Amino acid sequence: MTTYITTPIFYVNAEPHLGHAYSTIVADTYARFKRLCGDDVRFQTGTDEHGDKIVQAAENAGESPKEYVDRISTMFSGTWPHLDIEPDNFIRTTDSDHKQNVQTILQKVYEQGDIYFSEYEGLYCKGCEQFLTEKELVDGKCADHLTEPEKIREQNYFFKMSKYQEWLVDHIKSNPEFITPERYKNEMLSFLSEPLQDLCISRPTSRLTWGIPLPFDDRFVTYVWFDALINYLTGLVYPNDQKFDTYWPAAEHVIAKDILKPHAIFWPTMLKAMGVEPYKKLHVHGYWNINDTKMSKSLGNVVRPKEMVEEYGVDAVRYFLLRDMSFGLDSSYNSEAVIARQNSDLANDLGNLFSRSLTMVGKFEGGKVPESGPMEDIDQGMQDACAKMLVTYSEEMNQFRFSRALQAVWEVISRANKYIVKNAPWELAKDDTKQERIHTVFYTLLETLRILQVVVSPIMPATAQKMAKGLGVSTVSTLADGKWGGLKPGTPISKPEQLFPRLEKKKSAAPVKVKKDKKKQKAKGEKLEGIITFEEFGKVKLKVAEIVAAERIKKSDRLLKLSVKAPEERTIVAGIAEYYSPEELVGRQVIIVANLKPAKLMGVPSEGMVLAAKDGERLVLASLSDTVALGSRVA
RNA sequence: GGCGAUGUAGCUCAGUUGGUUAGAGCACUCGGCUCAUAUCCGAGUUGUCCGGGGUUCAACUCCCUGCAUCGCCA
Repeated sequence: MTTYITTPIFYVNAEPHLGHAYSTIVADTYARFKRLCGDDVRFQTGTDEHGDKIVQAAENAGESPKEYVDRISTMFSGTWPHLDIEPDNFIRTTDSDHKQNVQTILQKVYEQGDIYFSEYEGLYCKGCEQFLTEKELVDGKCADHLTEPEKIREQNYFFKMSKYQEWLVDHIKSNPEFITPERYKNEMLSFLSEPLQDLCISRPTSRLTWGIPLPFDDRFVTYVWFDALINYLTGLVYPNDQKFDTYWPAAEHVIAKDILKPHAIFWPTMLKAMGVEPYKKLHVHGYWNINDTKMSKSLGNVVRPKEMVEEYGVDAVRYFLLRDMSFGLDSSYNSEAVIARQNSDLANDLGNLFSRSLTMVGKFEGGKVPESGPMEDIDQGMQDACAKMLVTYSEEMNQFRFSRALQAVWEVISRANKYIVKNAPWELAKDDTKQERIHTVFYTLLETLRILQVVVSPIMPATAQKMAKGLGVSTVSTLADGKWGGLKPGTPISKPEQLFPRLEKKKSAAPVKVKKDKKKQKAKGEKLEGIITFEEFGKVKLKVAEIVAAERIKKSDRLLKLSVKAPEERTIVAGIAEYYSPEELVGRQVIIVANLKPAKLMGVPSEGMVLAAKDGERLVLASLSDTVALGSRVA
């Protein structure tokens, strides 16, 4: 069996972040797992380097596009070793063989009549130097440049994607695992229930030169997907290399949900047009939120993979990401969650199991693998549990359900810890007649650890290596080595290396943590309850705003819908209708909480709250002693 | 506006085709052990299975409806 696993080629308009790391760790883990299964595996990642955004980013950085893409691409390729990610190939769309490959394919598809020249009309913003969709407009204007886009006509080349729509629908329906998890398959089938548009695949050189020239018309360069997606073939030296014959139809692509459509629709139809078989599977994953907030540059909460590794260690990061995300769904990343996993699953359960087992073998067995005596029910139970786990583990790993696979592994770890307590080797050691029994117990335990080492290796290669070293076995293993009885009696066992340190909980500003701190303070009986720190206060953004409109909310006695300027306009729903009429509010300056989480009250979205004092039956709005500029910070 | 997904313990989530007292891990409380990384083991606490209605002997599960969150499409 062969496996060709790929990540997307990452667009180099930004530095590597957690999302890139996740896709790539998933692919790396799968590659390692498939090797464990005995497959011939090729794993590819890389960078996508053409397009107008790159030209802009390079300009902003004061570099030529080439200098810029070289620098950022190196940041990607330089990040992966820190995460123990070992691709077989790192491809760049600016590589000359890729350019050539794209041109060869374009020429072929053009000659067979699947690419045509056409004109279309669109809304073009000169400031952005690109077409905008109606959705992107605010009051008919470009949100960035506040100018009305022009309606212009442009000529471009189009790929006859619609021609292959019917074929694609059939293919998706007859290959249920083509797009997985199922929700994304359904999403695409729903999208395909409407007629498919043809795909624009070029940009005139008058607007963009940083791209691959069309082989049949040098006034145009290739645009985005026809360039980027083909990387998966270039990496196999399509069409003439043996690599292509070996790995192609076995291709499995890992992507995040934002590029579902290009991979599920554009790519298969492109392949069909080229006369190449479709890839085998598309694995779609969700997003990592940071402290329950979307990760974004502007929020400044972007998580850098290298920093994560420095803080927690590679294997803890790999384990956390694979264990905590249910593949396909969004997940939340926060330091408490990572530390909790590291401490309880890794340090306490696995690390301590390894440590206590090997230490005891040192103490009670003279540091050697003993010869097992007859197995009792409890030993057989341990062995059976390992065998059962291997089956579940394999199934789940093959389905990209890493979280479940790891749960199955941890059931064995937990069982092994119970096994130790039930057998209490330290008690047996006091009884000379129980020597053989001790041997059986430790052989069982060491075998369990050895099997754990095997299954853990795709997820945590460094840990597996430490375990293998301690157990005196080879790290090069296959799933077949999971069969019971691999350890040879007499093999020396090393003093165990600590697998995972326990981590202190960080003092972070995360809201969850604040709650916990409060609990702790309560428990300790300290008198800090109700007291907040300066930093905590600083998180509340109070601003001066002017009420520019107010109206009652139907069916509510208490709520008013206020439009305020601070100086940006926003809507706030305030529970002051029993005390203020809408008319008397307009024109007043009030103090608002500007960074309150938006909420819907009686169906009206509210972005913030207005401060007021409650004095018995009265409610009085907070105001300032003089008029100030709107948006002034109150502190 | 159309289509779809999700809503289960304080948190993260499992719950096959309807079928006894709804589960796991973490957290929390109590007890035990001493080989081990203050680790491990045992016991225990916690639920309007989003709300409402229906089908059924029986609904977390099926149907309708409402709410909330999210996604795709227009």
